[in-house]
Amino acid sequence: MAPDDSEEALIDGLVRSAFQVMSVLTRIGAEHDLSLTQLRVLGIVRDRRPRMSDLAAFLGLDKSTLSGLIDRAERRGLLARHASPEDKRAVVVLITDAGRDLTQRLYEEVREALAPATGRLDAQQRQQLAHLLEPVLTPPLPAAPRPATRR
Amino acid sequence: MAPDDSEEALIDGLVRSAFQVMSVLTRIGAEHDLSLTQLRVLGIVRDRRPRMSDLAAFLGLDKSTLSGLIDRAERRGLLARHASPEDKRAVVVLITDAGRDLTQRLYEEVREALAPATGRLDAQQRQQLAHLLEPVLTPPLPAAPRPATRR
DNA sequence: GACATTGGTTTGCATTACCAATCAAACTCA
DNA sequence: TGAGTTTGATTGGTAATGCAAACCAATGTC
Repeated sequence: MAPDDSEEALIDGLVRSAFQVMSVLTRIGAEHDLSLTQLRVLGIVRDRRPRMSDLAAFLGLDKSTLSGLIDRAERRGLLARHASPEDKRAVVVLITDAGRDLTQRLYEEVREALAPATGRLDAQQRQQLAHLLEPVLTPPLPAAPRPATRR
Repeated sequence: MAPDDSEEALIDGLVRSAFQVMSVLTRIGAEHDLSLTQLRVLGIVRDRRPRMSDLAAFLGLDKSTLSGLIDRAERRGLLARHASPEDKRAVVVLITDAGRDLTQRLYEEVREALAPATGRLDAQQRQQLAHLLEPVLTPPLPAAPRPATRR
């Protein structure tokens, strides 16, 4: 099937904006000694309390990769491991206060860093863009895997 | 300055779509034994012939990082190094036929992988979305890249 | 011509990521 | 119940990525 021009142009735009956003995230992360993945982990764990393997699956990483990742974040006091009460094999990852503070700061920096870009649109266009992006985004999560402990 | 809601929502959408696109690129790259960065290098070198340091600057990478990156791609026959005629210190990176073929295939796979997502919009919406993204994207590197404050 | 600058590579180190192997806990079902 | 399987996580090994510092060669500048 021949891809029509609108698709071609859209994909190009999406890919370029992805690289641009990633570059911002990478830079801001680096300024706080955090990799892109660490950044992402913080963002996820911020309002969830997933088990290691759920987190790995969500990130699309191997469980063993996650072990090291959490190790380092734990050593820095940003995250903590907790034994799951329901399943003694499982380990639950949760964010510490320090981690939450840092994440909050990071979010603000990201917003500021992207402001020049988003600022080139007026409020109505921004709303429209966000609205058009919505359908493109995959279903964020198959619902809450469990109404987990809400903080 | 309080960020208005439209900005908040837009940034969230941009970041999420960035992760989604990256995840596709990473997967497709991995299927061909290419990292995200290698993928990106191929895409850039596809229609350019930059020198090592220009490429490094554009990618936001250290020169030493690029050396290894190009080494591996060269060993696989995807890229080649060429002495610059103007400056005997400089090395120019160029794509091989094999590299071009692979890049072409990758592009098609990316398009197909993203089709389900972009397909949730009709042609008119796609065009509109691409159009709205345009201003958000930074000036896509003119021939003369300014050595911006990028570390 | 001496000296600094620029362009690339090499070396050393930490991180990221995969796979395979391992161990403990939980589940199955005969 | 108990043997065997599956599941959750860690460990160890390897490769790739990335930075920084040291280095060499070509250029540029006075």
